[in-house]
Amino acid sequence: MDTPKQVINELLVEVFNHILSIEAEALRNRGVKLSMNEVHVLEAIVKTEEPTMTHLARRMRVTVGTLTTAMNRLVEKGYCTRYREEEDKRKVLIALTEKAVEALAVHEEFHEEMIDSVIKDMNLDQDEVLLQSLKNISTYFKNKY
Amino acid sequence: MDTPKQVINELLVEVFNHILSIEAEALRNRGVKLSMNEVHVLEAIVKTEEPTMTHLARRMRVTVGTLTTAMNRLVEKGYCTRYREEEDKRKVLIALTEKAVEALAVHEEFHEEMIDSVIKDMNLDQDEVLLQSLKNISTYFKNKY
DNA sequence: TTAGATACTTTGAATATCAAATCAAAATTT
DNA sequence: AAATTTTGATTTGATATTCAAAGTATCTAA
Repeated sequence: MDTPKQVINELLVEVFNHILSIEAEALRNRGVKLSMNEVHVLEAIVKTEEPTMTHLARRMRVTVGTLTTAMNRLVEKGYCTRYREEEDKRKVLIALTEKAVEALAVHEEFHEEMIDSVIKDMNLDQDEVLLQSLKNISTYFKNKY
Repeated sequence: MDTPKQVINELLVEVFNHILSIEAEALRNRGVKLSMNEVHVLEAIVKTEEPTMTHLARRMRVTVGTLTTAMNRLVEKGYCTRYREEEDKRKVLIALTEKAVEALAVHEEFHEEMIDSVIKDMNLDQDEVLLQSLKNISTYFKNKY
């Protein structure tokens, strides 16, 4: 007998704790030499309108100092470039290089495959109600925390 | 317009990437001086029948060496005890101390509160179909990866 | 123009992680 | 029974990740 609580707990703890290492392995297998952490930085850059250090750090919930060290490596390895904003020279803006865009594409590809297989195998695309519920859960978490 | 893929991706990427830092903060606020990583080790110990180093490491998807260092600290701080199995003296079995059980209870409490609020606010306990679907998704991921 | 605020980097320390080397015990082969 | 291999764990050396606190440069408001 599974209570609603148990089901959701299972999803949170068992499944999502492992998604990261699954993805990391998938990346390695596809020849991408980036940690999941580094991939997350790249993703945050893509998704942030004005990708300054402060904005990125807030989005990722790490300190700016932490992000600085991560960025040092990414610049070093040729995945990002840094430049000072002209109007306000305190700000540092980050951009992705072509190399980073390619790496993200590989990651995205795996992610899509993974999700596609869930959707297909479970016929989720035929279940409007479920999708709406998942969307609600997602929104709920984002607003609440 | 949200495709099934986008909805699930959102749930995976946006929500679950942040659950860990949300939980870590909740723990700090409640005076538990353990990292999420350490909490996960404690959880793995609870959930593993025969908690040897190898079994725990496999469950957590880290190397045994990594676990050894984590365990050194946990033993040091008084959360775990180690002992050799009598029948096969190569094996090291891990046990939780009372202190660890208490810390896990605090963590569990927050987790329950978080999930309860989702269930309650969204009336999930009245939605048999959704719950079955979530369960299926959970099972699907666990079997596939 | 100067004091405070803001944006970022640096530093120092603790954790986290892995691969490879090592060690001890158990299982297997010769 | 002795030698070898396998198994379970620890140690070592190296790199990553993280934070808080201190330091630097730039901007803003008094």
